[in-house]
Amino acid sequence: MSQGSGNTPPKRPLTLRDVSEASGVSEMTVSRVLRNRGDVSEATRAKVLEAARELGYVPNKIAGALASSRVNLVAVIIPSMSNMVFPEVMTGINDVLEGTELQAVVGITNYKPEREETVLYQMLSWRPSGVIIAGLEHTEAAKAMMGAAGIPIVEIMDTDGEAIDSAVGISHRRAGRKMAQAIIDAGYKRIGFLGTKMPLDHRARKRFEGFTEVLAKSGLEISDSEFYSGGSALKKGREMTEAILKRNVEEPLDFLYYSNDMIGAGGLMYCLDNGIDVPGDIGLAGFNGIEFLDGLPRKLATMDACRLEIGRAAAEIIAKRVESDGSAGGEIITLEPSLEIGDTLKRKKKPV
Amino acid sequence: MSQGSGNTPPKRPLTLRDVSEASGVSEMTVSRVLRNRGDVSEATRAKVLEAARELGYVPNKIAGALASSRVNLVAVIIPSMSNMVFPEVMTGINDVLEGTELQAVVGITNYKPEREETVLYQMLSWRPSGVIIAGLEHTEAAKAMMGAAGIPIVEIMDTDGEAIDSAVGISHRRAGRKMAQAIIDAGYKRIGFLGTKMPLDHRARKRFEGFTEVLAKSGLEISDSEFYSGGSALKKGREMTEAILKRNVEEPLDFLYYSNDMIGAGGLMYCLDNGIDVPGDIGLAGFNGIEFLDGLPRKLATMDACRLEIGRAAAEIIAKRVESDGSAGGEIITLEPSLEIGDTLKRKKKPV
DNA sequence: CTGAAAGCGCTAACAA
DNA sequence: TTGTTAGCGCTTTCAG
Repeated sequence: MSQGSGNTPPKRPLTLRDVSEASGVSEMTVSRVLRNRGDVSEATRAKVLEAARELGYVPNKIAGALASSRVNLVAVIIPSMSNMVFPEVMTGINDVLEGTELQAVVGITNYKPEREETVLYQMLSWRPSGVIIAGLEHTEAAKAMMGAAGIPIVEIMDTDGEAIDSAVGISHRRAGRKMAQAIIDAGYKRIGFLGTKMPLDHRARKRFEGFTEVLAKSGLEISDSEFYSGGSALKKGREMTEAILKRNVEEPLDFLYYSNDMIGAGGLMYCLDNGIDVPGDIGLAGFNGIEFLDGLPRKLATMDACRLEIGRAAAEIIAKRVESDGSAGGEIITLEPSLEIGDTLKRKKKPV
Repeated sequence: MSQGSGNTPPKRPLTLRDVSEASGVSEMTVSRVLRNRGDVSEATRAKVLEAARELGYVPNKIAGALASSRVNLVAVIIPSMSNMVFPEVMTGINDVLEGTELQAVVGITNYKPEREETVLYQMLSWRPSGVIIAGLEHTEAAKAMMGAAGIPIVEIMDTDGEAIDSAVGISHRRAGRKMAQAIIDAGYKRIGFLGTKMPLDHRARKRFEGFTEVLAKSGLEISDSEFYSGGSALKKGREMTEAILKRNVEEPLDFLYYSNDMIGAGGLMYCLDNGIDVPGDIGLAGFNGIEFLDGLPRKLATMDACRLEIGRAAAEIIAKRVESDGSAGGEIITLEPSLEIGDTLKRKKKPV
């Protein structure tokens, strides 16, 4: 029962002192019991636990944190929650943190640098034990804050650039290059690109750069492109695919590279619905390796972004450093994005 | 610049006192400036702001919260982040909270009551301004904690039951009934049910109960059912659909009711791939109204769970109560789930 | 408009 | 094994 089962429950939140009085044990010892710290006799321990339970006492971490300057929070700052990639990163982070005292606190930036700065400031003001933040690009002020925070900072997703402290991710340039090479090797030549209207999505930009760079080396370039924003990605994928194909009937495209799997899946459906031979007439590829591709009629070629693994590794870096009391310096972990050929990136029937 | 541009940066975090000394203004006045509280002359204000910026000072909310017993955190406790429904609820919550001082902090329970209890306890120990928690079913201890917390508690998603304080959601029983009625009205008779192996998903259970209840009134019952857990829901939807259809060739099923849209979409794809006439031979329906259904070859019938709206309304209840200083009692908001007929729940060609 | 004093509820450090 | 004494960094309150 809570708040003294029977008495009029006092509306003031319970304190350690209340438990101390109810159990006849000093506040300090109560505190020890509640934190499993130091040696306490089994008898006192039982008395205290009983009193705390009986009262319905919930410790005040605010006070505890102030007194001990220890805060078991990890700030996680990500651009969005709505595109399937970050929830999976979160899952990886939580998997690891569940085994520790640490708790993730999430802030969303909507891909806006100023918003990121604000969110970071807010979170740092809670003096978390560490920060996990998406991307390597931040405002000067944000970088300064992180540099001065004196806690482990892990920048995730991307390793193409300078990290403040630690980083875990893949090289998106490399991912773009690798996909371009696979497409070229399969004999495709007239390549269309379909992506999001997101000048601030640096990772998509880097993939694009790597992609075009390799094409250029083979004397190729993007034949046409199409961008979208908002709405159901699957539907947009369909619409964009229709648009780009209809626009290029004279010299038809033979490959479409999508900046994410969801629009890629939409494109795949469009092609299947319209009797277009995939990958004979046209090849397709997306990016991310999201699980639901598994249920499509054909498996879309994609490149795994290692989301779960990134979350795990980032959380581990924080956990390790917290445990080791802040010693140990920054580490950079570059994961290798693996190409998944699927059914939509096979050599054309008649390579030119 | 941070930490005194040029000097060796002190590794101790900056305090108000540092800003006070750097600006020659009392701590109290510095505090006023930084919080935009009370009247401060423009001159002092400028001096303080300058000093704070120059030092790279980030306030310590732990100390602030302890002193003022005001914490701008809202605890949000949900079962999962990985099935598209809760991220959308989160979006609704954030939409509203962005316009306030409040910040959401998320905890994940994985549909486990004990885990929910732990997470709740952890979060309450930060003395948040409010709690938004999924569902009406909680352990006794969890209910006691929430009852005694003295802050607004909003239970979301479901309104079939007793709320501790406030609630926002739909009646899942009603959603189940409504779908059953629509299916019966369309003339379907041999109905299969496909769902998740989740004894603790009370909302799915309630939908199922409402569903079978209405069937019973028409002298019908579920002809067969199939359950899954884990893995790609889209793929599982395919597999389960194949299994249930192959199991019932003698007396074929003419309708499949899925407990969520993702497996429903998988089922739809299976049918289309195998030349099964939807909704002629067989009708299909899911649950949730997730946006991505828009891109499928046929639009799956579903029932909108009002996720965004639930998030918004819940956040508004908290915001309003925090603003009104805790007065105003609990309120229950029951949203109406709307049936979306789509292309897969039309009357059969030849109603029996 | 500005400042001084007194805690908020807990824990570190030391003493018994 | 248990208790005592000081704060943690800020805000409240009240006095200039």
